[in-house]
Amino acid sequence: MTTAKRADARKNIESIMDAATACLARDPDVSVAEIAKAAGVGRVTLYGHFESRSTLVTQVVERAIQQTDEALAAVDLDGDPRTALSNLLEASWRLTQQYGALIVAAEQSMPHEQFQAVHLGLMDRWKPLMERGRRDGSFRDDQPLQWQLTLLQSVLHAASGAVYRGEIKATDAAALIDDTVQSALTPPGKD
Amino acid sequence: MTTAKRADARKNIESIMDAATACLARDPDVSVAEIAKAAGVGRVTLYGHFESRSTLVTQVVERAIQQTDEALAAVDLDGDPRTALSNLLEASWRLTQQYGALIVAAEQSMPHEQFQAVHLGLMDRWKPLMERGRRDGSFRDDQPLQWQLTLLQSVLHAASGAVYRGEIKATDAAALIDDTVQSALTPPGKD
DNA sequence: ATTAACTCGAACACCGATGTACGACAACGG
DNA sequence: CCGTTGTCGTACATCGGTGTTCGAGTTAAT
Repeated sequence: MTTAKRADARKNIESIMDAATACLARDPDVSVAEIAKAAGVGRVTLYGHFESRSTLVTQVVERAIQQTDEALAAVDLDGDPRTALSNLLEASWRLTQQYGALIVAAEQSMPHEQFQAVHLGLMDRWKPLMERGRRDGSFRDDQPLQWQLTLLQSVLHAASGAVYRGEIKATDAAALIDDTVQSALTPPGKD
Repeated sequence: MTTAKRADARKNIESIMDAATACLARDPDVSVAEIAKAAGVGRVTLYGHFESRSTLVTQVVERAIQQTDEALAAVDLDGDPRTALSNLLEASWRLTQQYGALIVAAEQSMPHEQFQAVHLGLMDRWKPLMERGRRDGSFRDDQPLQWQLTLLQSVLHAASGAVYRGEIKATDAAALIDDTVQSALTPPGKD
């Protein structure tokens, strides 16, 4: 019964989602006014399509989650665990650059449970690979798995910040990340 | 000419600084009202001693910087670079736990230049050690030094978050940090 | 004991951001 | 071409945080 939306309305919704994604990736506390301006749209129009700031953020985050999940699902995780990890890191690096601080906005605007559920869901892309690598001796297993996963995220985040501050070039980052993580996960005395 | 402050006033100023440090370490956006309450003092009294929120933050940060600098200066950095790094990491970990997100508050409330100057000052505690270790083959030197410094900070921050979320025990963190960093800095093919 | 310094709560003005209401105008879709 | 849908600017109410003022009450210090 819901009459189909008009073409320009759909286009504006798209613009708003895109602008919001880009803005929130830079500053998770960006105002609705700035998002609207970035989208080339009036603030009132934005509120016509999204109930509140928080619902906008939620929708943006959900779309990002979905695209992230798809991108990670497309990564080949078979074969040598170290190679598989390289692939996963490269894909994750692209996503980290794209979405930046969006995860911070999510943490502030989404109900705590939901956020944690999503976060655990994304972690499950890494967990099996890491467990396999630990079993077959590719990765060190004398540290908690959870810590190693946290470390992965941390390195990606650090690289994002370093690129932003101009400390390293974006083109070098991928190799640097891979290098660093592989080194950190190498079993002691096995090189 | 400035008459000495009264005893209770000095005590209150102390309480406020301490409470502000603790509060800002947890939440860099904490309100002045909450800081005052945590200090067991009226909000007006706080404004009697500090011109504004931003000057309070600045003073708190400056004191933290000073204490941090002293603590790091007391660390023995001679001898084997890897041992020295362990010492420096342990001291830094204590400070990270103590001051937590205070650095975020600093970044938001202080003039950009001043913050960066302070940050570079603290970095200079690490830089000579790292350079020495890279020269004598203790640490890998096929990555930018700046990146390795960023990585150090990142690991400390990650550990802080992990402890906060209950992923790892605070007592285990120090060893885990040292283990991780040493592993990441080990030259490839030399173990 | 007297005074100057200090504390405190309540009330106020101010600011920026969120969210709403209205009315004129534009453009999509049949 | 006409009606529905959507857009836009302005204006307004609200909320939370900052910073100030006032006046009455306490407390340190000589």
